[in-house]
Amino acid sequence: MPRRYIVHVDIDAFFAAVEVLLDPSLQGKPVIVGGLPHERGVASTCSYEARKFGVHSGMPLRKCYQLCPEGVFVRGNYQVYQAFSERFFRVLHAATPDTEEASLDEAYLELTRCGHIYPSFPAAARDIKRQVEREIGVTVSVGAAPNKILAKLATRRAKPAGFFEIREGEEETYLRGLGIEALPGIGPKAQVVLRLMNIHKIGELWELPRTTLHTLFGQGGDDIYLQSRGIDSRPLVTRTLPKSVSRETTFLEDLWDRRLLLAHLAYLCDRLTLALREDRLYAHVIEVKARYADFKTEIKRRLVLSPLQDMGKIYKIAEELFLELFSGSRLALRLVGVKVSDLVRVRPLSLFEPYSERPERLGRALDQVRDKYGFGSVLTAREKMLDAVYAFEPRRGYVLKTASLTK
DNA sequence: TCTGGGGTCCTAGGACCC
DNA sequence: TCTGGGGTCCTAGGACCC
Repeated sequence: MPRRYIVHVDIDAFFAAVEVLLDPSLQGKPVIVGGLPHERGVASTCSYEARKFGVHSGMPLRKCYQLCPEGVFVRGNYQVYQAFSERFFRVLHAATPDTEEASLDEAYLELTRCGHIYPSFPAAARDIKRQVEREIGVTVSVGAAPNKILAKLATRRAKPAGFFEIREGEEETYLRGLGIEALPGIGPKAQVVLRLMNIHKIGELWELPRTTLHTLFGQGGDDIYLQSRGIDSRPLVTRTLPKSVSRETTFLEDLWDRRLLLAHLAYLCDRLTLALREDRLYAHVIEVKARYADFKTEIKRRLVLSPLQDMGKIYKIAEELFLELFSGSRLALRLVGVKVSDLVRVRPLSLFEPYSERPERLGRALDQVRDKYGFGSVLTAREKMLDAVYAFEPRRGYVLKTASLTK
């Protein structure tokens, strides 16, 4: 088996970097993307200047503002970031076909098979880094190693804007002193458990038998056992169809009015089915999520034998599920969400419903009108009820009284 | 300082079948 | 009247990642 050479590429502070490109006057300023200071929500990205104030992604916006009142707060625009992401991947795909799109701003490249093109892999990795930076206009950090987990950890060391390589045989030296939180898969909950056991460094994890980790964390424990030793044989996953699609909203203020909640549910189903049509997908499972004022979250799921894409049918089921949840509640809702999964691409066949293309053609016609005149140009009667309370922004949807940065 | 949105994967318990 | 064990499907919920 040939030695693998994996390169991990990650755009530095992606959303914030795009905002600076769009508005060069933001250069050098603390930029916080995710919402306005008073809104419910968290920072999704912040520039390195903002990080100096202690701000980081995932931090509630109100706290970001306390730490960094001079920060520039922007809601962000998902479509714009997506467009930059597509350009980013075009550059990478040109470098090697063995590319995994790990997220909007992150990718793995495997150069193992490209020895005849690239005489030196480290030189090739640095070259790819320069190409991305020149063509996209943002800085990236690049890590290289014999597998994915080590390449990702190398990128962490390379940040910001650097290149770092972990060579074969150096794994142990590099891993030993790292904090456990550096290992992907060890989140807040697992950290608490491990720190109670007085384990703070990856090297200290090596003392634990695999069975112990399995007992504590199940399958995830086995992954921790191997990855903490730098062992990772996962292949790259080249692009596949999505496994689920979801849309959800946290309201600016908790909501109790049933008609308004159902109107918002319809709006979410509308946006969700738009995404289904784009990928020509049908769903076997419909799920509704409710988060109450006390932050407790409940979901209801339903399996349908004949997969659905049509907005009206999916909304009907979502409404039933929602009412099952909400009817028994004494609390207002802070969030409502819809999700579909078990997605298939075949046209659904049913013995009982007459075959008809009508809903699909209606959906496509709807998409065409909206492409031209904006999402709000066509709305169902139910969605229209939202106008009573929410201001509608063309091309963005009902954003004013809800959290931002939605698809 | 109350805690986003969009995903993936895993687990546990009950129903049901053989 | 009391009782097995394994396998699979379904629902609910949770950890984690970016």
